[in-house]
Amino acid sequence: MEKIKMNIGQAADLFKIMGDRTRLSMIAMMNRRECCVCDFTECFQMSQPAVSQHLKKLRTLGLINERKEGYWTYLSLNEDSPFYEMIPELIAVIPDIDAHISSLITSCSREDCC
Amino acid sequence: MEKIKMNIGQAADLFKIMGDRTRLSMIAMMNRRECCVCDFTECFQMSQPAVSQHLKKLRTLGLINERKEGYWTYLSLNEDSPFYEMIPELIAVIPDIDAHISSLITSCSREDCC
DNA sequence: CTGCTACATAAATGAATACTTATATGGTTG
DNA sequence: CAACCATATAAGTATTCATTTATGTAGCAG
Repeated sequence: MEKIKMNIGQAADLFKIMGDRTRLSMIAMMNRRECCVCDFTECFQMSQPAVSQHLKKLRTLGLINERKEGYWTYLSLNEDSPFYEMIPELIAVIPDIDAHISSLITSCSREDCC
Repeated sequence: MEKIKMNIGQAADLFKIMGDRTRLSMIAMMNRRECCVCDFTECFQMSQPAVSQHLKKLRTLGLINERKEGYWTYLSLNEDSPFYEMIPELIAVIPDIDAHISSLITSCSREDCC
């Protein structure tokens, strides 16, 4: 974990990234387990390029790691990010978040991926 | 405190509102004490209409209360908002937030207002 | 090699955002 | 009443954003 001193502007950047329903759900899902891009397109019923653009923003902030395996790219929260420790705490503040994410995951789980 | 069930979209709306340096600072300041508009224009070195537009967004989400007294309008966090309980918890996650807000307040405190 | 799969990138578009300048409003002071 | 103060609103502008369609790329299967 990098020892970067955070200022309010950087904190606001994190909130801004999390201020979108799709990205907030992505982050909450990755906070549980590794995901691949097709998980997101499935769960959010969203086009693959749209998901990819959101991932690009997460990457730009340094929030995620990628691990390639076979066809798939597995995404997870980057432990070296200065935001890494904040994320689970922010997620935990959201009421009923576990139930929401669970239903998101189970409602679209696919046997052939992840 | 209203008993509204929160979904991820509403949570994202809150993060989005907090995803701006100015508004995040406003919220963190009001989390400590009542503020008036002129406090914000002073602290952020920002035009009065710009501050007013940000306040409008906070009002639209129902985050703030207003109390008029003489020339000034005093603003505070609205205890009846479904987000009210989340705010101090979200603020608390930001590293060194207390020091940042303290220096913001002391650096521009004015004798003639608030 | 050929075709397929998972994903990224590019370009275009419409909507939202943050700010500015100018003007309005409503309470206060004299 | 008139002048003034704190604040809101309006209108304009430049930037950012979320999404789409189209295309590119790298790895795998046959």
